[in-house]
Amino acid sequence: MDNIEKLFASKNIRVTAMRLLIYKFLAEKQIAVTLSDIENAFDKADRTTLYRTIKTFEEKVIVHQIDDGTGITKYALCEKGCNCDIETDLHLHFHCNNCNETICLTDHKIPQIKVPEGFVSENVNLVVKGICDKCSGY
Amino acid sequence: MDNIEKLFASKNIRVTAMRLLIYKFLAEKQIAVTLSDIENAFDKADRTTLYRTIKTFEEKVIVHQIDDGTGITKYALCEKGCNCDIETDLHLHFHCNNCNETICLTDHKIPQIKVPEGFVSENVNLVVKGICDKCSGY
DNA sequence: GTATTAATGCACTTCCATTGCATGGTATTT
DNA sequence: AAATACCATGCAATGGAAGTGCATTAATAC
Ligand SMILES: [Mn+2]
Ligand SMILES: [Mn+2]
Ligand SMILES: [Zn+2]
Ligand SMILES: [Zn+2]
Repeated sequence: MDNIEKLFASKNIRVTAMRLLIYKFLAEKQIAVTLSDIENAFDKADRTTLYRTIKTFEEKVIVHQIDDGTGITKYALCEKGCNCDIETDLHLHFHCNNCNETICLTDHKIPQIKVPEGFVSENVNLVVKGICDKCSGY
Repeated sequence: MDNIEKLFASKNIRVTAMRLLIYKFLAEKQIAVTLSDIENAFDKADRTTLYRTIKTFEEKVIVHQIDDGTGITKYALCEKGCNCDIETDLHLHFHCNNCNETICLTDHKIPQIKVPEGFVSENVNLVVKGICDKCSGY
């Protein structure tokens, strides 16, 4: 996993054990995770470190934040070469009402949304809620 | 405002002074409000009462909850005869990055969103962020 | 190896949301 | 109208997530 170290270097952040672990954790999971998910996975680590690690990742566009309406912020790894900060790149998120998991639908981009005259759209958050493929028995 | 009393009766909730006041407050405002907005408007009233009043309103589909991504839950009156619980009736919300106000765009319904096979869409939350008409000087 | 700079750990804080329980008020029954 | 049942309110306390200050420790640069 030398790749991760290169990624960190390209973002000008130091390579630390904790950061590598958290990155791998996020990479393994195919779903968006909360801070307490990470806490539970690394219960020997300090909460603040986990918090600041994820905030650093966010700042450096290694992860993006997801507000799925549960009231708890979730995070997921950004796609390689994504532009999560640019509106046109935004994908939608799916929250399963059954298993409570939230996933990125990275190749489902958000359609152009019409707003009334005088309004300027800068950013769009779109969350679809329902039943995921695993839970629908597909 | 005898109408409000009839509305309450139709929802099987008692008519109380506080409920009437809060309802009127929401009706006057054209924007979504937080609980602390209501607290500030009625500083002699108890927070819990305000909280439970708005929760009752929500349960009875008198108001709907709005998650605009600020992390603080907002509320706005439902349209007369709305079906806020049904997907097809959902409108979008606009959050102004300048004045921080959030409004319902009640006649901007959310377009049909395609989800991958196996996924079942039950509900959609769509928040557009940008500059509102007042702030854009329209 | 030393200096510099950034990451970590611990304690503490703030803010919003939510609940338990006692009390007060409104509607319903007799 | 009095008694009863039911619901609304007020006060106090709690929980959970998010964020900050500061001392210590580890990673990079020289
Ligand atoms: Mn995503
Ligand atoms: Mn609305
Ligand atoms: Zn599911
Ligand atoms: Zn504005």
